[in-house]
Amino acid sequence: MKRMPVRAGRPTIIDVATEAGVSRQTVSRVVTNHPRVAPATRVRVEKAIATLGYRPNRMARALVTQTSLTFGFAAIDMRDPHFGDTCFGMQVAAREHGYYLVVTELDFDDDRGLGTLETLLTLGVDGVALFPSILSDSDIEQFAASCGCPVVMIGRASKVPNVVSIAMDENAAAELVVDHLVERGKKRIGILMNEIFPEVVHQRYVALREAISNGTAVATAAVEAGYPRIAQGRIAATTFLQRGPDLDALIGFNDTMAMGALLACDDLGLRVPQDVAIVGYDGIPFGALTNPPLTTIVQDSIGMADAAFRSLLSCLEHGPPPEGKVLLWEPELLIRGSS
Amino acid sequence: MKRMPVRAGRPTIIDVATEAGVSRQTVSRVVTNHPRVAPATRVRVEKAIATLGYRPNRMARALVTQTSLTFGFAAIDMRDPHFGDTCFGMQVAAREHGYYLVVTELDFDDDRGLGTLETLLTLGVDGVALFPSILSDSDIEQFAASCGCPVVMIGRASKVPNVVSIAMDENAAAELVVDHLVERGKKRIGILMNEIFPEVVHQRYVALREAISNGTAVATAAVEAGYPRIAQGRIAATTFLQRGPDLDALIGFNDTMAMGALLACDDLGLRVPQDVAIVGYDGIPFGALTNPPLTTIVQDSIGMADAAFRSLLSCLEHGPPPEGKVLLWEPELLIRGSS
DNA sequence: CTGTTAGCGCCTTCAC
DNA sequence: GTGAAGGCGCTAACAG
Repeated sequence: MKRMPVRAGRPTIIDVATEAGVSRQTVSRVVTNHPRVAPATRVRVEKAIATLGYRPNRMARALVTQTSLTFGFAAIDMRDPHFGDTCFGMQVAAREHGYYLVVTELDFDDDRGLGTLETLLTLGVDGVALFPSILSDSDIEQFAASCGCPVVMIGRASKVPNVVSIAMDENAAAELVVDHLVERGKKRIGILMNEIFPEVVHQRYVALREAISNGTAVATAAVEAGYPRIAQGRIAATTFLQRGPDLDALIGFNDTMAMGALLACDDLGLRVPQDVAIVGYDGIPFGALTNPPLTTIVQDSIGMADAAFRSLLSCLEHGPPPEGKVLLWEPELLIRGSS
Repeated sequence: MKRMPVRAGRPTIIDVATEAGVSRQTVSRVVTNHPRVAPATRVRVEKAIATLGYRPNRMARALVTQTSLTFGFAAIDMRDPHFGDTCFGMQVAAREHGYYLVVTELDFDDDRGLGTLETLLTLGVDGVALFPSILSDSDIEQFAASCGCPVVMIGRASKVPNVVSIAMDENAAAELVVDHLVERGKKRIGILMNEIFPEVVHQRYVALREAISNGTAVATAAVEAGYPRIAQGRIAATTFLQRGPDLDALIGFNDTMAMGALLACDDLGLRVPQDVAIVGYDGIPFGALTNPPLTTIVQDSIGMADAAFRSLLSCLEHGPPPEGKVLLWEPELLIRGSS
């Protein structure tokens, strides 16, 4: 007597083979669209598949093919629309190419997210795209060296061995922002960064200082918000404005922090943009609805996500770039009421 | 001569066993924290694991244990903060319990998302939590019957066999909204729904009509926005307001549609809340920043996510509720400037 | 306490 | 065109 299919689970390839009166192998051929299957057999098998509601088990398949057709995507906070939009873009690209995307959030407490990434690997992803945020370049380098699959980072331009880096041209962006503020007659510009994305903040911060010193304004720095979110931006901006010597402009690390600054100005009775102009980064859609609407550096999240996906595919085919590779994107300044 | 480890991949349990001079099984015991391992052996194995950077392959493990310690989470658009927040809540709950969350977006074009869900299953998840949105109750019922794992739906209160449903009390919410608007002196209330979430819209819509007819106001319905997002809400609200016979209040299906209505009023030169009061659903954080800030029905996304996770675990242990089960949550009205 | 055997569901290789 | 072996990496069940 054959083994009883006691399992409550789903039908396997063997169930289909039995139902169709063929061997497992033939079913496998049908499922993988192998050409050498007799049309009649194919039909029989397909009917059996439909009857039983069979779906091949990707894990079992991945075990033997060493390929899961799955990429991982990681960011520290998908609730930030910039990350969310990029995630969406990757999802769309993945679907188009028959890939599946496994999404996860980096856990700040878990070895700065490296633990989360390791877990992603145990899932058998063929590649990983991530916003480094809390991870340093050397974290990324180490991860890329040991993970055994391609790695793409989004949002920071760094030449890390074996890693493709996709990021906006921070210098161009800084120039756009600063030129605009100077043109608006602003003279004392505050830079509102955060402490937990050290290297991205650093790139952006350096670019802004540079642009400001090239202009006619004076820069004042604040790197004191925790997470780059609305609430933290509000707190940081408040202490900053209370302390600051008549700041007349505030640049937020991202739109959510800039929104926090908007609230801070409201709290303090400062008019935007007359008293204080505010500019953010990212170009999240909600920025159009604030009071006043937020001027921002728009990033092409979808385009960058698409590029990330393609880079992953390309690495799979031709191997990763040994000395690393940086793909730079042009920023765009969207001027709205807050400046 | 033994097989050459040509694989570029990661070390396997055999590599560790060789390195530590024990059998695979012993390594497996160490990795799974089996108690019956000699302390000295354990140390040797752990050292080998560290040296080789070994991480167990979850797919291989899941294949034999029939358990992946992974749940799937699906919603139609993670970029909507309500879905995003719930996703975040599940991620946190999962991590706390040693589970992993695989997140995916329902594809509208792909059999109304059922195809996406099937793909999720092939990944070997132990359970699925989802926002039904575009899926009907009978879609869900059919899916639950064939998926072989627990299913939890969030955001619609329906008694579907074998499914736990977690949702807000729509009648209570509708009463809160309508009582508030009537109290504000509003008499002609427009209901701005959408066409692609048929059953959730239906529940909410019916509850609102009922509440309005109990009050002293008159309801006017519009179910004409496509996706419930800002842009579509703006378009729908515009035609609605242009056509409508002096509407003095607008209830959006969710906050993003209500935000669209805010923009529509601005376009048409209508003052909010004097000419038209606007109320949304969900309580997304960005609602605090609009002009004016948005009155909204707050949903406890995190709490509901947590309940969803626990329900999944409970189904795994005690089986799913045969006739279905509905967990109802109390809504809360957050009054802000838009009403 | 540790090793051996068997097999999870599937695909690759090689027969026929 | 189809089937039979073998093994992907891992753990359950049984030795000892």
